[in-house]
Amino acid sequence: MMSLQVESSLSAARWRPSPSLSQPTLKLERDERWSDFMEVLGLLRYEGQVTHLDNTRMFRRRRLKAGQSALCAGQAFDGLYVVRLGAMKTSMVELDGGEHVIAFPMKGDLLGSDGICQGKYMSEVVALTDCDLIKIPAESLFARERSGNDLELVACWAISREIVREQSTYAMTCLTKTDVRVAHFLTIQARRFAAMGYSASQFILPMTRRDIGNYLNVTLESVSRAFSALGRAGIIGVNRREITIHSHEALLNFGT
Amino acid sequence: MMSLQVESSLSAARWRPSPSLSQPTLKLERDERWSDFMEVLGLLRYEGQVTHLDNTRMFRRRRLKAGQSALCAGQAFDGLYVVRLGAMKTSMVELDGGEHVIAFPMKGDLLGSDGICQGKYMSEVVALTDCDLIKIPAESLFARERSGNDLELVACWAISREIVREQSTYAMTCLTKTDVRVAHFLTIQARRFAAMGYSASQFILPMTRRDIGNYLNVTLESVSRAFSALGRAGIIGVNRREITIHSHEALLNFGT
DNA sequence: CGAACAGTTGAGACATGTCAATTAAAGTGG
DNA sequence: CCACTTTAATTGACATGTCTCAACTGTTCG
Repeated sequence: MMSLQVESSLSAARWRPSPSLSQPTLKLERDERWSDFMEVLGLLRYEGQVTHLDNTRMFRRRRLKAGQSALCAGQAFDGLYVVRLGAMKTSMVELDGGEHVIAFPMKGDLLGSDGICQGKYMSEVVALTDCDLIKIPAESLFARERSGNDLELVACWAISREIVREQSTYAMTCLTKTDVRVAHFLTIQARRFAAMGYSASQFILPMTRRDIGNYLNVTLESVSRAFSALGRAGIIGVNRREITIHSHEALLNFGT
Repeated sequence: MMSLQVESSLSAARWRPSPSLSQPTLKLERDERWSDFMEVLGLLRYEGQVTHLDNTRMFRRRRLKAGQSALCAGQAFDGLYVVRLGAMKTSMVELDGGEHVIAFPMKGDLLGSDGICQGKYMSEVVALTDCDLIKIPAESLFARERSGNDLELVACWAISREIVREQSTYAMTCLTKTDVRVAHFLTIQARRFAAMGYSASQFILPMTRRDIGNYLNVTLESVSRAFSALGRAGIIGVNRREITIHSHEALLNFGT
């Protein structure tokens, strides 16, 4: 499997020492893993058909510990990333220096799509838990010799999905009442956990109340109160970040 | 120019009656115009290089009167649109039936990028003024025979820009005070008018107070009050939808 | 001309922000 | 391993900004 990498167009575009030949002095080098096109498609849950499948092309992975930064605003665009494992936080820095949380990318989500149009990333992405990313290098996407596979197509598809996701979360903020927003937020989270293959009724939120509040445009105290209120109503169980959803139905219809 | 259309790959992909042969009974048919790749790039303000320029390909235009619908949620994806003229409103319909305004596309903006990932448009787009759109058909973007030009690349670039724009407007909603949001909104509008070649200090807003309020997550009354307050402060002049900005500086720094 | 719509302004209710105190958990360093 | 500090979370009391409801005006359109 490693030998495939040597022949791949990726290593042709930017040479780096072959993992199998590298010295064991650098632990990072030895820990490097690779993913193929099929795994990327699976992670993204790409439904479309693939006409030109070049599965000899391998993509480098990148490990992050909780708290580490994955992408920085202003940094030169060097590719898109697919989350293979873990939870992250995407945020933008306002003119006045304040932070605004935009999304909480998790397994199967795309990072860096805001970096294409200006050649630099426009948002900050930090790991909330230990993470594992797959890098799709810019050269693979936009090199002149991008012949013979559908990477670009899939990228367009995935970026479009990002647009939809963002529109939906933005639309969520039109829900006036804090409780309703938080309830909706939990519904979304539950669905995402389900889509990732985890339980939709019990999960650990990877983010703080402050981050949730920032994301929903309310204060962290309001979020806390909303959690407590939903708990008192018997709809969910709350123990710090551990959430148990007793009734998805009631959660969805809360406030209507 | 009309003759080009007959040979174009577009008309090969989906046949329709030639404008020059159509009966004069249908005025719409006679009014059809076409735009080339270069005009699309210019409208989008695409800065990147184009390596495979196929300028024989022509794109059909679409005219809309104020109030007409350009795209509907659920409608099958049939391509992307570039605004050539006019102002529009993009919105999503909530679970509870409420509308949420997402953007106000104007000249040079892209429509329909949320339709790629599920094969159907996810938002409503209506014309606020008379509009002129350029259609980039789905076949041109994703057909197997998408050989020899950079349309896909430019699409990716433009969609990425949509992401950035949306992130920015979403981030704007973190500004707590209504007045500050409205001030920021006006700054953005002024810059957009400037980018389109119009005056940044005097312009007519194409949207209602209700739409602005929905967009900024405040009520229309609050928007009206904010306008009045900014007017009393001498920063802007307000006469219904006609806005005069007396100090861009003060507008930007308002509330800090 | 009347009807419908867009916009402005006011008064009161109420939800949320702000400030503060408390507790629990997690990380830090001797 | 145990203080010690820091951070996250919860809850209360109060202030306030925004929503709601309402009246009124000007504009557009049939």
